[in-house]
Amino acid sequence: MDKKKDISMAVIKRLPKYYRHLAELLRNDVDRVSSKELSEKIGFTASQIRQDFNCFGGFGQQGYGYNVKELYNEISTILGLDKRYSTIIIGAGNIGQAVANYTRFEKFGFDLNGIFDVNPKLIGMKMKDIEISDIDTMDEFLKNNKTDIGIICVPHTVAQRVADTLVANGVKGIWNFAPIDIHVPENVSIENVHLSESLLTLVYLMNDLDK
Amino acid sequence: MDKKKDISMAVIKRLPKYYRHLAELLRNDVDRVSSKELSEKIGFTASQIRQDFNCFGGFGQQGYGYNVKELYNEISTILGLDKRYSTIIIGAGNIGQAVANYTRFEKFGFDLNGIFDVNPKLIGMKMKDIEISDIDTMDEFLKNNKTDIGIICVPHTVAQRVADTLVANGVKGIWNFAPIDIHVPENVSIENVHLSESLLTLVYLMNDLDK
DNA sequence: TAGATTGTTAATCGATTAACAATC
DNA sequence: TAGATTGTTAATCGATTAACAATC
Repeated sequence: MDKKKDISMAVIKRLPKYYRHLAELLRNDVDRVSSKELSEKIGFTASQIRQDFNCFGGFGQQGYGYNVKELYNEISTILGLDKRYSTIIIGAGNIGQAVANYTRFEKFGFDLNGIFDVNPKLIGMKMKDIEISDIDTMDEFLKNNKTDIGIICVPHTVAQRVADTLVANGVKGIWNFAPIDIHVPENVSIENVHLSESLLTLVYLMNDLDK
Repeated sequence: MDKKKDISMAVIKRLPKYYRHLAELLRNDVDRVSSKELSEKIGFTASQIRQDFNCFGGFGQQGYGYNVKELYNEISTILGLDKRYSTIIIGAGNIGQAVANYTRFEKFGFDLNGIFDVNPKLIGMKMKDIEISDIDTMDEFLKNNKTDIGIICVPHTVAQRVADTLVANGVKGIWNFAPIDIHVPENVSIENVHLSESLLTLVYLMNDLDK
């Protein structure tokens, strides 16, 4: 595990893509794959693919390539998908609802154990068999239920405050959908989904092509 | 405009962040800002910020810094936010609904003009004053209504087919929420929001910190 | 004018690609 | 064995950072 020291963010961001494509190969009953074949499928160079895998130790075999099942399992473990994660959603608005209903996550091993909101109209309602609770009860919930990941779907004005509460209660991962840069201590991980930044990038690219 | 030639993707991806932070300064009635101040606020180095802005021509003034209003307008234009864009959503499930209700986009100048789905239960219902139409009518809709951006919120199995139809009807930008790599011609821009890849990155980072 | 800060060039750093020996 | 393909080192490319002259 010490090998895993300073993997660059560029490599890390490619891992889920490998995982997805390997899962597809596996579904199609493909046994082996070479870096060249993967390259054609994913769009990274074969050289880069081999470099990436070698950050974590060699999974391949000269003259043969990679065993799909084995490589899939390795990457699965590297990503941490051999464990389950308890999650809560804070903010039961549009995005919170969409995330709650995104069944794909259950398959990865994520358990949704709580949903919180301030809106009295939403509190008490059920989503995915989980009752939406008053956000004022979140602190107590966290003290009684070990929670790995907090999914922030509240307006940007309160997002940092929510994050602070999560961190104070030992949550170690924050998946942030609020359009703001949230600050957390070094021992907490954060991943942002900034939808508007994504859309603005698209618009720039569209206009750039017109030139 | 020729200056805008080969801006690297790294720079492009930072533009929306500049835009957001400048909008905030503007709201707070800040007149001027130096690259050093911006650096402390955004988290990029002052040097990088100056390099980035100089890709598009110098907007600053030695000894003074940058005029916030002016810089904001420049970046707004660079991003293409001086125009309006007509959009449609394909797939009125969880994510499609969330996007449709994400009011932030209207403010940027995006008009939602159509929503399409295959589900007979959804067809005819209204979201944001827009009736959900049968996806079979999309082709005709596109022929009669100039559409800039297609927002793909359908399952991954049909995403490429939807994209093909969009492209065939002159749509020049695709915002893809389906967990798949969509292929489009060179004159079409695509921006992916791969939620599961984002979540898997988060999990990797969480486990990495445990080491 | 003196101080501040940009615009821009040069230096450094990191990531990607190419090449090839090792070896299955 | 011969052919294929990895693992790994070296070369290249690109992006970030540092430095400083220009100038407001």
